[in-house]
Amino acid sequence: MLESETQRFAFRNAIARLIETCKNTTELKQIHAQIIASPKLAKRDHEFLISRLLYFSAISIPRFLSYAISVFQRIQSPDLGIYNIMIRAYATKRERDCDTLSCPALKLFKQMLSNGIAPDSLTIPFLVKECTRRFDVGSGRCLHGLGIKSGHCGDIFVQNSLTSFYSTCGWVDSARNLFDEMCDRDVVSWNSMITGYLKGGNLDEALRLFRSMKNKNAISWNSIITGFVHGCRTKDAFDLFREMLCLSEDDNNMVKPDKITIATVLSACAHVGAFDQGKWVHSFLTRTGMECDMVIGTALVDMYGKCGYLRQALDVFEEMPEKDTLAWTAMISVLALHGHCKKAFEAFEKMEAEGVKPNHITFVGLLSACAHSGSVERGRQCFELMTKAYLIEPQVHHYACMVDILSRAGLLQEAEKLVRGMPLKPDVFVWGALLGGCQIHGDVKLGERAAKCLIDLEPLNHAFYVNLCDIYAKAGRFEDVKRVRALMKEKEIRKEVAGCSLIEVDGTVHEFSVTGSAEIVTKQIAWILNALNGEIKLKDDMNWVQYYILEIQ
DNA sequence: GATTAACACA
Repeated sequence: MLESETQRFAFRNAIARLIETCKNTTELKQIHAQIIASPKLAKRDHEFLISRLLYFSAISIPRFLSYAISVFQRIQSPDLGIYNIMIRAYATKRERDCDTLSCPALKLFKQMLSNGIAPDSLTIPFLVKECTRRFDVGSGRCLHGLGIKSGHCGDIFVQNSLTSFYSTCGWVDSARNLFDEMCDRDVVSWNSMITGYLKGGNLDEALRLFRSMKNKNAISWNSIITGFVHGCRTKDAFDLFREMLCLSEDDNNMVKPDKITIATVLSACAHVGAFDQGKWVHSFLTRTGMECDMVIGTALVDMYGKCGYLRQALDVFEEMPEKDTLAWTAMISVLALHGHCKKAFEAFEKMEAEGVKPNHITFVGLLSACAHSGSVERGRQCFELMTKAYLIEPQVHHYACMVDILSRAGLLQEAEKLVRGMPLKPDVFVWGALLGGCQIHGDVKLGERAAKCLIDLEPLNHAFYVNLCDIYAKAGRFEDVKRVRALMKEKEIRKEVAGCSLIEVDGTVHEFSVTGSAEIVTKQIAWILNALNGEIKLKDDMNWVQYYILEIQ
C-alpha cells in the first residue's frame, strides 16, 4: 500500500515536471489527456496536476493563456486557488492583448463571489494591480472597502498594492494615509509611496522620504533617479546616480546599478545631450561586463544619436544581435534627426525584410525624416502605407508631422485642409506646425487663424504670441506687433519656465538658467567661458566670447 | 499553487 502510494506520488511529480517542459499547446494537450485518462491518479492528484497545468499555461507562458482559459472553463467547481491563478493571469496580461472595455479579472472575481468563494490576501493584490494598470479608481476603492470588510487590510501585500494603486492614480494623500497607518512597512511600501510623490511632481517630498529610508534597494534608487529625470531635474538625477555608484563600490553594499538604472541614465543623457556622461556609462557597461541587452542597446542608440554622434549610434545598432520594434524605431528616428531621410527609409525596408513590425512611433520617425528633408511625396506615400498596409490608425502626432511636411513645403492651403478635415481634435503640435509654415512662407492671414486656435488651446503660452509677432514683423506690420505685445502685457503672459541650459565639462553636467541671481549667472558663464577658452580658435571678426564677457560685466 | 515597487522608441 505504502509502496503504491510512493509510486503514485512519483508518477504525479513526473507529470508535473513534464508540464514545465511543454513548448506548445499540442504538447500541453497530450499531457492534459494523460492526466484525465490515467487510472493511476487519485482525485486529489488530478486536481493538483490540473492546477499545475493551469498555472503553467496561464502564468509562466503568457501566450498559452487561451489554452488556460479553455482548461479553466472545464473545471466544474473551481476553488479559491484556481480563481487566484486565473485572476492573476488576466491582471498581468499586457494591455494590447486585453479586452480594453470589459475587465476580465474583475468579471471573474464577481463570478467567484457569486459562487460563494471569499477572496484571500492574494486575490486582492492581483485585482488592485489590475485597477492600477487601468487607472480604475472606482473599482480600486471598492476593493479597498472590501479588504477592510473581509479583514485583509492588515496584510502587508494588500496594503502595499493599495499604496501603489493610490500613488499611481494620483491619490497621493490617500496613499500617505495608508502608509502612515501601516504597522510594518517594508521596502515595497516605501518605494510605492516615493513613486507616488514622484509621479505627482512632489520631488522634494519624495527625496525627503528616500533619505529617511533605512534599507534602500536598487528599485528605490531606480525610482528616485527616474523620477528626477522625468521631473526635468537632470543634474540631481546624475548626482543621485553618482552617489549610487559610490555606494556600490563598498563590498558590503548589495545595491548595484542594474540594467534599469543604466537605461534610465542613458535616456537622461540623450535628453540633455550629455555625451561624455553617456559615453562613460557605455564604458562602465563594458568594464563591468554588464550584458548589453536590447533595452540598453536601444538606449545607447538613442543617446549617441541625440548627442549628435550618428556613427557611434550606427555602430551600437549594428552590433546588436537582436533588434525589436523599439530598437529599429530608435535607429530610424536618429537617422531622421540627422536629416538622412533616404537612410531612414532604407533602414525601414530592412526592418520590414527582417519581419519586424513597425508601430505608430516608427512612422513618426519616418514622417519626421520627410519633414526634415522636404520630401512631400514620400511623406504622403508613408502616411498611406501606415494606414492602408499596416492598418495603423493615425494619431494626432502623425497629423502633426504631415501638416509640418506640407506647410514647410509651402503647401499651406492643403495643410489647413488636412487640419480642418482630420478626425481627431488638432492639438498644439498640429496648429503649431501650420503656424511654423506661415512664419516661413509669410502667410499672415492663415497665421492669424492658426495663432487664434493655438491661443484658444493654451492661452498662457507665450510662444504663439511671439510667433505671430514674428509673422507681422516680417510683413512690415509693426502696428500689429505692438498690438500683440500690448495684449501679452495686459494678460501678463511671460515665459513660464525659465530657459535653462546644461553644459558638460569633464564629464560633469552644469546647469544654468536665467532665473538665477545676476551674480551667479555671471560667475557660471565666466566659468564656462574659461572652460571653453583654448578649445575655440576665435575669429577676429566673430569674437563672441569677448562680446559675452562685455555683456555680463 | 502564490503576492506588492523601478526602465527603453515619439
